[in-house]
Amino acid sequence: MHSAEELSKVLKVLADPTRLTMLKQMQDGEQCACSFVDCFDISQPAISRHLKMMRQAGLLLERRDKQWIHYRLNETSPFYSIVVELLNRVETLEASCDCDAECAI
Amino acid sequence: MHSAEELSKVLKVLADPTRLTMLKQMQDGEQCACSFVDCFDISQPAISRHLKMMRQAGLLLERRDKQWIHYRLNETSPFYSIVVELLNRVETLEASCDCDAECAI
DNA sequence: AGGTTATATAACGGTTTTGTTATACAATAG
DNA sequence: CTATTGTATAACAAAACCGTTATATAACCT
Repeated sequence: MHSAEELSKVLKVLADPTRLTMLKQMQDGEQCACSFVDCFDISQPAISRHLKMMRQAGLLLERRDKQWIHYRLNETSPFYSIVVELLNRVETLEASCDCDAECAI
Repeated sequence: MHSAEELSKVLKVLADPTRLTMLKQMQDGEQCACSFVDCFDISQPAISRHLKMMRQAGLLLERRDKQWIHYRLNETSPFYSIVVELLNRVETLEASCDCDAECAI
């Protein structure tokens, strides 16, 4: 149970097609930040800020591996179940762009 | 099943504490527009625009009764189940401000 | 150390959001 | 018809959003 204030803050984070798509990809498992840079037609700093926003909302966890940072859904977030419910209603992506193997921007 | 674009548009509409609270009130049944004006500390035009936004997103239906317009959740919206799932996670309001009896702004 | 790769931050600009006040429109009431 | 009540729209301002480019930081590799 959340206040309208709390929930609306999280919904604002979710209410963006790029972030929704990023989250959807993370439903399949951890994603390297660089894979998002590959997937979307926006700059690396834009990707970085989307990730920061989701991290600050508590929706993401990160794991550093050498120079790469891998992001995954935070299953312990009080909003995790909402995120999953919403993502389950989002169509899967046409192009799967997984560059975790090489991670070369 | 929706595209990330579609869903994010609806989430933008839901991602506001005033609108979430208005929707929550409509879960208890039809609400006169004037009751919202009473309930919230924002101007009547602001309320009107919130209602318009939700109407345009297909989330609301309206019924005119004399000079009063009553709004209710559109149960046939493709997003209705999402709305309900989200509203069920929103705390019920402390003050119930139902002014349907008199409707005097 | 010096170069390369991955990520984050800063500074800026255009667009969107959300409120305001003033005004218009619609329906009722006298 | 005129006044009142309920609702919507117009015009504006402050703040937030989301992109950009330039730059900084962090880690790796020779």
